Amino acid sequence: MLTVSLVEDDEDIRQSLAILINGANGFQCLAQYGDCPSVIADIQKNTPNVLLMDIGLPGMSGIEGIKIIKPMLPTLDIIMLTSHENDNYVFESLCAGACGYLIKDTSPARLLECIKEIYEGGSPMSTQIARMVVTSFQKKTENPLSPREMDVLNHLCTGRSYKIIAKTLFISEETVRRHIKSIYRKLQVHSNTEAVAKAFRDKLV
Amino acid sequence: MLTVSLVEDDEDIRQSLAILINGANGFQCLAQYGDCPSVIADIQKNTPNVLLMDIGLPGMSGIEGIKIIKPMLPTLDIIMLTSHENDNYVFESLCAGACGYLIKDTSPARLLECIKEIYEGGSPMSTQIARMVVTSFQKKTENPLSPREMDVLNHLCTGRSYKIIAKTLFISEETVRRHIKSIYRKLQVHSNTEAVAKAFRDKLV
DNA sequence: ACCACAATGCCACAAAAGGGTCATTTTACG
DNA sequence: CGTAAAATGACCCTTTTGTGGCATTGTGGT
Repeated sequence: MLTVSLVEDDEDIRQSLAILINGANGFQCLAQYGDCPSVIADIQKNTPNVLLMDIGLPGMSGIEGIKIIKPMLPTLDIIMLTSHENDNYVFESLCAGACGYLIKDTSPARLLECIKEIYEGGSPMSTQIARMVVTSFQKKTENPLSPREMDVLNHLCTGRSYKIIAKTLFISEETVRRHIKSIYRKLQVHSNTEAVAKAFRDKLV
Repeated sequence: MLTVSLVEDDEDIRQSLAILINGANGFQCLAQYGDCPSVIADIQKNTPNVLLMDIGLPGMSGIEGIKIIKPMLPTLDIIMLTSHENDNYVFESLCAGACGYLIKDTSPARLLECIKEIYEGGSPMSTQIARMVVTSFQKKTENPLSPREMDVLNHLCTGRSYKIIAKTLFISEETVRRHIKSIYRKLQVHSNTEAVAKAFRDKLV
């Protein structure tokens, strides 16, 4: 029996979901909550296999909620439910610990399928959301840095000192400084850490 | 008409794919290649809507291939084809610029569906692969650093100097140094950049 | 009550990095 | 053929970091 708990402030939607889940073979709705504090207080006593969580909750948002719940139960599979597909919450939700992301008008049959999928180790999401996720993965194709500057930046991004970089690249430490000055100018930063941070955030490395 | 090009060294598989695509309504196989150099030389003259690329090519691998092709045609939609689902190539492929990732025994009908999906802005992949991708997104739940140390690390990761961090957190510069010493010990690093790099790679921030 | 740990602060010295200016050689492109 | 950009190297001086040791206060848990 696959157990599911719900967090959803709209009474009607919550009831419909519970009826759908309890009516399906092999599924059981373990608990229902109307807000984050309730689920946070109860979930360690009543832990379901899968948690369906609305994003737009009154008070603490669903995203804030999973930021608290996920560290409590790191292996819990959480599916976010949202009204709009193209929103900024996707990344926040996934970073915070959601494993799936569905829009609310997903068909009942598909919803049950997704719950089963996440339980079996998948990550159900629409193909459009998958594209957003994949795109955010990809390295920048345009890159102001020269190949040699990229060599230096890569070493910098593994925490190597100028001295070590110089030895590794068979150039003098002064040349390393030269390249780094050039990197700073192009990335518009003024320190080691800023450059590394920018490199990671802009997916240059 | 949705045009597709193929890169696949196995003659039989390539022919089957071409026949499948040309036989489907609205699809056309634009070109076929047996290795990466051929496609790299030709793709800017004959650019398809979607490129199907085998990973296990003789000579230059499919991943090396897209690392070259993607910068040439940043908007080209590339689907990787592989024999095994659970392999390390997934991340390398997606980072290098693939938008979809399919296993070779995908059914012909599903394959055509995926080509259509990627063309329409999706990212077709199995739900298991989606999970791998999502998991790699998520912040670490265990974290050796104290809350205050995380504050300092976060500032470090935006490239701020000790002086600025001290002002922002309303503590002395010496205390910032103290926290950073502690961070270095816990993360087992010995410099600014190493700490920032580790923070990003280990998803502490 | 005690212990571990978080958080705060100071001093001193060595090492590393940032910024400025200068110069030469090679390579790529029109 | 000339020019621009990339890659190389050097010197000087200031600021920032890294590391060591030392000390106080509060808090949570056993």
